[in-house]
Amino acid sequence: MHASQLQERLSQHSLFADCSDDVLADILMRGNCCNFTRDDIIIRQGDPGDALYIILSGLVRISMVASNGHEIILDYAESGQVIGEIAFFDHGERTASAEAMSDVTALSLSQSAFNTIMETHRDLGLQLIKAMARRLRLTNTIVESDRAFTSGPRLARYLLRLMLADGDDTGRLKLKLSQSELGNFVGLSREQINRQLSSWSDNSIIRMDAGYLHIVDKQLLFEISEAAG
Amino acid sequence: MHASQLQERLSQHSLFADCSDDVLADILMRGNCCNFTRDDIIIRQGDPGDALYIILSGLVRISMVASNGHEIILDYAESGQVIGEIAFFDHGERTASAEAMSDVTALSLSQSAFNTIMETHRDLGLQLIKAMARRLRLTNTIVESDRAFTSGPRLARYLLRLMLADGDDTGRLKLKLSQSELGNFVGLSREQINRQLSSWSDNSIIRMDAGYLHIVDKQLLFEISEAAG
DNA sequence: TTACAAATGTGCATTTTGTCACACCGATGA
DNA sequence: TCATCGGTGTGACAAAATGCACATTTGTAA
Repeated sequence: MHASQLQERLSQHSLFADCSDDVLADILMRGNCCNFTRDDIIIRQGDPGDALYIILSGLVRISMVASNGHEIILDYAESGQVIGEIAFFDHGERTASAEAMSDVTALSLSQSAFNTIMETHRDLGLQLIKAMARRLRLTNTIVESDRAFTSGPRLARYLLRLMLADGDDTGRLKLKLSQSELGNFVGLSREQINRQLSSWSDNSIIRMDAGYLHIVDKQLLFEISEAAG
Repeated sequence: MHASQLQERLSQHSLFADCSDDVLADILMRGNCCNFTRDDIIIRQGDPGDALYIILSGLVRISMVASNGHEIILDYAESGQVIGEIAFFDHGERTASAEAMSDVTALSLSQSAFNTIMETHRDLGLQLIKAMARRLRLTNTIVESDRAFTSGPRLARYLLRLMLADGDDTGRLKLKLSQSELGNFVGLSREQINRQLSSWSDNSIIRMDAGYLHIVDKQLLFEISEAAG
């Protein structure tokens, strides 16, 4: 992929939208373009956080294994998102793993590359702070969903989150997820997911087709997601 | 309180420890010193995020009310911590409320004050990013605790978190929390908290005294917190 | 001191969710 | 073609946590 294409791709995303061309060019120059294929581990939980990644294309699953072995899927990241910031910035261990769910191209930045970029392009710092504030806002709503809502509304919330992140206007989720995986994402057992989805499918709130999930009645799903349960 | 005292207080904390005296002086000059008394609302969930607060003394409860009315206590913040960053930086609504649990002094920074500080003191940006990375790491462990562990280990984890944040070497928590409040913090019912604490009290893992909680056997509590449940 | 409110202790029924078991389906490959 | 494997559908049961009821204790203010 040529630098100009990469640059164009970078500039499409909120974090970098406001950056001037020379900033983008600088990021590209100092960053390292990496390619991954399905199931590659981009970041491994527990490792030191040497690098920051900017996803240029493809889908990445962010997951962690709790100290008792329980697997938790925290997020799905796609083109334009920055991953690996936590350990990169606070110099601790990687809190989670990042795994390629498709072919993935990413730009990796080393600490020194990042530092020089920050030194020459001062406004990037504020952009990053803003991005991390948004991330914190998201994790707050995750805690809210997990704590305050029972299984039905909770699943609804996670489906809507997926739709906002990657659904097209038809309501079809780009992500192809097994019910087990959805369970690990939402924090419910596979069986619970199955029963809930079946029920909603019967009521034409969602539709399941060739392994993909379609949200048919977004409004109703939203109402469920706000239910008192 | 005199500026010199404030400056001394500020400089004790990690976020500002590396700042030179003139940076601290600048923050103090441009910030607005606020005083609150018990039960005052410092930040109200849903409001616009005009200001950032740096706590100089006292204890603050960070809590939110989910859209179904369920109350969640996210954190307890004390001297040196920055609160209100999320809405301040991403220009959205306040995600949570902050309430004074004691007399509180805080420094509030307006957007414009913050911007001028950032312009003159460039390295502060990186410090802030690091602080926010740590915050993200914490919320990840919250999700981990909530998702992967049953009530016993979960409560143990939250107690240890409280101890690390504010316990002295005797294991006595500075925080005086009712069991209902602990329930809202940990995400369990008041009754469940009571039963668990009673059981641990019987086994001399903790001790309850005049409304304060003492962690007697920190090691054992840690082992419980890592249990498979 | 008394009276009242808030917090705590505890049993029990109910609800919710997880776990186990097994049938089924469809893709894939020997 | 058949065997296998991952994913799905579903019932029965067990485990966990909640919610309710009510007694008791503690703290606080008149």
